[in-house]
Amino acid sequence: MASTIQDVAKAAGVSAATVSRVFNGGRVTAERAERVRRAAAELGFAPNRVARSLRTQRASVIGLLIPDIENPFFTAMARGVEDAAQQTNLSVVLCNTDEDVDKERRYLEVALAEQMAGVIVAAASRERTDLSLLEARGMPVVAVDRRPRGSNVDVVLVDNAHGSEDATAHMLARGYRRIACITGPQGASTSEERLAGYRTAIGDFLRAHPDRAGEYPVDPVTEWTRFADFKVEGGHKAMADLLARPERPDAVFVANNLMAVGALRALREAGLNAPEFGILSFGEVPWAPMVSPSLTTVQLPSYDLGWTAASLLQDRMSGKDRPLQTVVLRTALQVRDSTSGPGA
Amino acid sequence: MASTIQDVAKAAGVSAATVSRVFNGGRVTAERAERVRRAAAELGFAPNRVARSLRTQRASVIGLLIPDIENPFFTAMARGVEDAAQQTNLSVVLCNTDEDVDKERRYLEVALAEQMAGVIVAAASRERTDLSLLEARGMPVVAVDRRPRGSNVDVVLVDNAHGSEDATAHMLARGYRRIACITGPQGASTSEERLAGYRTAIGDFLRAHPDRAGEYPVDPVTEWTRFADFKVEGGHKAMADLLARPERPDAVFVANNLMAVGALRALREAGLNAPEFGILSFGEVPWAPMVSPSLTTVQLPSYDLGWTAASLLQDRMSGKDRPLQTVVLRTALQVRDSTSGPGA
DNA sequence: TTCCGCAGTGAAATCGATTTCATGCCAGGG
DNA sequence: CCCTGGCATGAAATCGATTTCACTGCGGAA
Repeated sequence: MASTIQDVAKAAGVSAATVSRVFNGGRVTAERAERVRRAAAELGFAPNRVARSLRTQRASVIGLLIPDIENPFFTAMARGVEDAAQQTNLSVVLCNTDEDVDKERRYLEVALAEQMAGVIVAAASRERTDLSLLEARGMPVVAVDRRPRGSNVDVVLVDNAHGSEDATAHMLARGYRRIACITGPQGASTSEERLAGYRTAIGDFLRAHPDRAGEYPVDPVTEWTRFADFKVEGGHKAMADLLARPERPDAVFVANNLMAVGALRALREAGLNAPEFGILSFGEVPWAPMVSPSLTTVQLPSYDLGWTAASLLQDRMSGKDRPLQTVVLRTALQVRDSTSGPGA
Repeated sequence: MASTIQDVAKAAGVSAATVSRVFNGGRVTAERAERVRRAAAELGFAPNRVARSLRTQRASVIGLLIPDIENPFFTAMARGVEDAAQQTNLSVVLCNTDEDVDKERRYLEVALAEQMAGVIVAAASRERTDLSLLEARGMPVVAVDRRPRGSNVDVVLVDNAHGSEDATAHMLARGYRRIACITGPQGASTSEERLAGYRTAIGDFLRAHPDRAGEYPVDPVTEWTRFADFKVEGGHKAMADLLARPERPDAVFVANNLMAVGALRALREAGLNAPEFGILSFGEVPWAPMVSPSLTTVQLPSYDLGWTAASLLQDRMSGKDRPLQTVVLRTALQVRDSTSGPGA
């Protein structure tokens, strides 16, 4: 069953070289090419990609490393990568690193050893993810969502700061004043950027309305900020903690979707409801339109993130020697009912 | 940078064969082995898997083909596969077939051409997915969730009929009587099995309470059944349609999670709420505990499905010649508030 | 002491495709 | 008529690891 190029060559009465040329665009007379094609079809011949890769030193497969396959953000991204790759007949293989740097390193080694054509990586850690091996071997790499420290690769990022600022400004415009913020771990770039956007919006507002500053018994920018872990439980705890303070906030900006789930539960447990208590999630939640009231979210361009990364990778792969790029994609605020305003 | 086995051999002053033996458990004197290991470490040598695969005709990678990467059911399954594979140092690459038989075939060809060690496939179509190519080449294959027609492979399935029967019986026990059913496309095995389970439960109940039959103006088993498409919109439409009937049901059993979302929306639009109107989803919904009232669901053993499939595959790969197996895994009913009963 | 057998080793074959290189052939120009 | 150039072609080298095979010593048995 397993037919090789030699079998086809023999069946068609030509040499293996000729068969190879037929399939790879070499010069072959029409008559012979036809004979080869017929013989190949007859034998059900498909070139052995392993042998091909060994010889050409490259594959028609690209690797996509993501930290959490159960997170819709990354799966949507994967879809974007896939769709872009389809255009040039590349196959995408997905590796789940599980936020684990060791597992990630193993997969990077696999990518290298399998001679993959390139890799797109949403790094498990900004600090400890090490892409230098791939760079040293000249493998095309694009980082997405997070920029690993000290690596010289193309990067595609989300405009976290802008999206957060925008979202916070929206809540202020709707009349919320005592807006808290639950962000991710200290040190993570995404947490910091989202927090920074929130602070910018608050700062701008206070500057524009200096008279209002007196309404706040404490400095909201520091007192009402909580660092959590981007997980459901962390969001729950942070929210409960905020609600226990003597100066209770009247709204909360939550820096990712999972923590928003936790925060929502904490609110319900405290007998609070949106939109009297405003809540906004950075990052889409699949069921956002379903809960009552429907949840206002910052939509991340996850699909486009993937698409863009794949395009950059293919540019790189085709040998174009252009300077390193960093592409930043904007978010979109999806206004729903959970931020209609405290009096609504 | 790219060091080969030859480089290591030269550096250690031995032959390539010896280096290979050091890494693959051949007999080598301790002293030489040590020299080789040191030289390899020095050069950062890692064997080229492509070359290895070409020679050994097998890889240390298994393929996992799933129809929809954005469906949590499949991602949980993927996790199960991964965890089981880790144990024997196999890497898993994930391919998203997008419910598209052509795309699926391409990935199957990739698996073949890349000489993957084996494949686990959640078939895009029960009728048109063709595994015979892989079988012919002797590649180990395990089918999961759906059994492709006419293929001789190990299969891991969910006990759809039992789960549905159980779920429907639960609703009857809670006092719902006019229970409708929204299932998937006619002909799909999962739809049919889930429908069958529902019908069994209803039939058993009517037999046990013949006096009750008079309460029903129509034959519920046929009149209150709707075939939809396993998608949100289909569920919405089917539910709206059921509610428009003169004999309105008082509960609904929905055969998958996405359609349950649609059905919920239709209920809300009609001003109906659980648990007065009972609703139960076959298949977990990530936000099931979050909606009010929380949604009763049938939990699918998705993780275990993956784990079991990977174990079977590894058995097969290790050359054990045992008869074909079909493993059926039970579901678990997660009772929540949406089925507390019509009077609750 | 002489064999026998086995452990350790390296040279070379092997996997299947691609690609280089040398060759044969034909057409067209001088 | 001969030479040049280009095209089509097949033989052979190549990619890098594994594995077979033949050979060398060495230790134990006869």
